[in-house]
Amino acid sequence: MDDRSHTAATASDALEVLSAPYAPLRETETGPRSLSDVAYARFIDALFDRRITPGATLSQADLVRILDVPLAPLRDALRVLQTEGLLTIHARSGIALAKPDFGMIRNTYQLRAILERAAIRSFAEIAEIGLIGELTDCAEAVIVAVQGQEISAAGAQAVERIDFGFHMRVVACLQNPLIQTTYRQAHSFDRLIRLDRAFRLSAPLVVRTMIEHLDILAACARRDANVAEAALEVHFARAMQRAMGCA
Amino acid sequence: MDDRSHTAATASDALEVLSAPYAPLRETETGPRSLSDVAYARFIDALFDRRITPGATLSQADLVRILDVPLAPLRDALRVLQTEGLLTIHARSGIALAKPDFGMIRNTYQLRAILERAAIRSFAEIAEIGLIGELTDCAEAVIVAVQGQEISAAGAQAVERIDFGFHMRVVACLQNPLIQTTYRQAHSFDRLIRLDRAFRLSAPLVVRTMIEHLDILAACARRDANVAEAALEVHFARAMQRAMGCA
DNA sequence: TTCGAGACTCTGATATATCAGTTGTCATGG
DNA sequence: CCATGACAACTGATATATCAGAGTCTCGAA
Repeated sequence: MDDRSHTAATASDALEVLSAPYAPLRETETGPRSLSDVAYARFIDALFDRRITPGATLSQADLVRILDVPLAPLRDALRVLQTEGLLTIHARSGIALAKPDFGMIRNTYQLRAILERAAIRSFAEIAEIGLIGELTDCAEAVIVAVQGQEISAAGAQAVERIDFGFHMRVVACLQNPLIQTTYRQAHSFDRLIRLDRAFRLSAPLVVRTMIEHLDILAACARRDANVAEAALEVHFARAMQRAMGCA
Repeated sequence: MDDRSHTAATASDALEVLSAPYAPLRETETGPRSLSDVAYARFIDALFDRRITPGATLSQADLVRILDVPLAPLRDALRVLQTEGLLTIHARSGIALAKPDFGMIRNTYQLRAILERAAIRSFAEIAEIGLIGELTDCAEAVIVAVQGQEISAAGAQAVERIDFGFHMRVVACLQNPLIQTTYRQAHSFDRLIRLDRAFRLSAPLVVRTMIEHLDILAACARRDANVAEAALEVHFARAMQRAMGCA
């Protein structure tokens, strides 16, 4: 037992280390400077920590208490979150949080697929071989790390980060801030979806995902945009099925 | 002279009438209910009425005076406009409005092209023949209406609305609110670009644009997605060139 | 079932605090 | 004596907190 828990810890650590390089991708800014940004970040965190549940309606006062931010910055953040589609402000009757449904899943994956299908062609053609190799090594290392292990919460987060990092790198290759912002937005929808549907990671699932990544990367390494695009389409179709809980 | 101004007026009227059916597409809501929405709308209007100039930096107080809205709702609106990329809020040093440059043009048209290329395939395959016919008739009517005329300001607006209506209908066919919102956002960038680059409509230009629309629609009527996509790509390439002022 | 009162909630306004940018002055070096 | 640099106070703008107002939902009673 000791042995097993030890290896599990090692695997988790390995995942942490692997995902470390992706950390900078997440923080586009040096850090939140206004309370509005803090409120926004706290809201997202609270959402993904399940401290506020999707689909619920709650008041601004509730959020002030939960997030521990003043009212005005919270209002600013709520307005932004509304334009992003994560909630709806019903005047004088509360904040309605978005509840992921099948329509939302479809919309999110459709948008992601459209953007990334365009990006993968560029990526396959112009991405530096070094970057492709790096991502490949990382995916392979993940497979080794999770092989036959239970995935801890921290490990799941690390896998999340690696998965997102891969996709974001692909999209980043278009060098288009508009698209990156949109993609990031779609990604937070995606996180919300997986969260709500009690989506749990398992080692075989992670392995399957990483193998799909490797398929895509292999095509990119061969500079074969068509195959890369096809592999990406397969990846998205399967990811959507997984998100829908038909994995 | 009388005769000419008379026909010009007629042409303008014709454009107004033609664009009328597209009006409902613009207002997604029944109307602004909160002052924040008013502030947002006023800002956009002021931008496109050139009452505030792109690239300038101004203070919240200035905007309160110009837009004639209270401070708090304005702040809400500014926060949204910042996430949309139309401005940057510099803490305690003013609001920097986005200035369209070549990078922005490229980014906007790239995003629009990616989204619409995906949409046109659906459109070609599933759009109702009646709708395609309607759009075709409209484009043809525009050509007749502007033929050899000077384009008035009202006429230009009408053409704008028709052009946007066509593209929006195509995108709407995906029935994906996320994509529609993103597209709408990109469109307001597009408007900003055309505005800044002193982009003026001329009759031959409108005619060329409408002919490109007709090419696309013809392919859609034949249910030929590949040709439609190709025609759309040509349209976007030319539209970008036009926006860059190389028309 | 319907109507009314009350409480609760969001919205908009105002005052205060904090912070970035600027300008002026003083000291030091040439 | 003049020029240049740094430092400090000031100005103006934004951020935050608090408060009043208006609308809506709910609960209870007729």
